[in-house]
Amino acid sequence: MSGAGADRVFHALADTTRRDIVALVVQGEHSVSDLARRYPMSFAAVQKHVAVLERAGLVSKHRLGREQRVRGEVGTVREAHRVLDQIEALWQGRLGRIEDLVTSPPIPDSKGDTS
Amino acid sequence: MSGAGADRVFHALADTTRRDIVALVVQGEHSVSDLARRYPMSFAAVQKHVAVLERAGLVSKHRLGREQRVRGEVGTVREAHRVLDQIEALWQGRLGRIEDLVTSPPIPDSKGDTS
DNA sequence: CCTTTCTACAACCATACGGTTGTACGTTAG
DNA sequence: CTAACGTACAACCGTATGGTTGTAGAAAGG
Repeated sequence: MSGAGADRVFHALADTTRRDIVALVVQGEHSVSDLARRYPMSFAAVQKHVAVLERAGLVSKHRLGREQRVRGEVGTVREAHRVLDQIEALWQGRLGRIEDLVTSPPIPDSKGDTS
Repeated sequence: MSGAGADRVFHALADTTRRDIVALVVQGEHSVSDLARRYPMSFAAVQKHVAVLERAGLVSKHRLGREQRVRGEVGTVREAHRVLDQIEALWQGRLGRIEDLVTSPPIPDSKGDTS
């Protein structure tokens, strides 16, 4: 995940209601109206929040009868995790140079920095 | 950090330019115009991005002569990290402890029993 | 002095966001 | 069939966002 994908994930997480929904549905599935009953806003508003989370890949939906069960996708949470890890890795290597961590450039690149 | 604080941090991270700025300034300080030269937008636009990051606590500024050096605040990155950790912890514990939480799971038997 | 550089901030604009209400459709219950 | 429930989506509204340009001040250099 990078670029627009990370944009979508972090934007989806930048709302207390949406973070709360994710925290709920990673513990177990809930229908959309089940979620809507928990928040002081209209059903359509909660529906939009779920749609934002779904576009970001943080939740998925699947029909069960006339309900739509929402499930949390913890893998996408971990991808956001990884983006923050990269930043922290840059911070740790700020005095020397960037080590061969899980960051994007897998090329050893024998460039000979000070020669 | 919670609520509005987390909102601000995740919103600040929900932009590729801003994440890139954070990745730069955690490695070392940069002046605002130094940053502005790196992106295909106006100085004022970059200035606004830095302001968003500063309000979120992801960077700090301090004057050095006529320049304003921007420094990354990795502690705030770690706080965002922690929010994601909490969500993942909920996911890991989803099967074990369904006992005393406020999750209000639908009672499997006697559906009309709820008073 | 005057000029340049770096910064700050206001005004403006197009678009997106977060919320609302209303309408419509499929599914289950009577 | 009819009614109720769960969902989906469109239209609308106020505000925020991300960008622009322009103006203005403070610090360094000629």
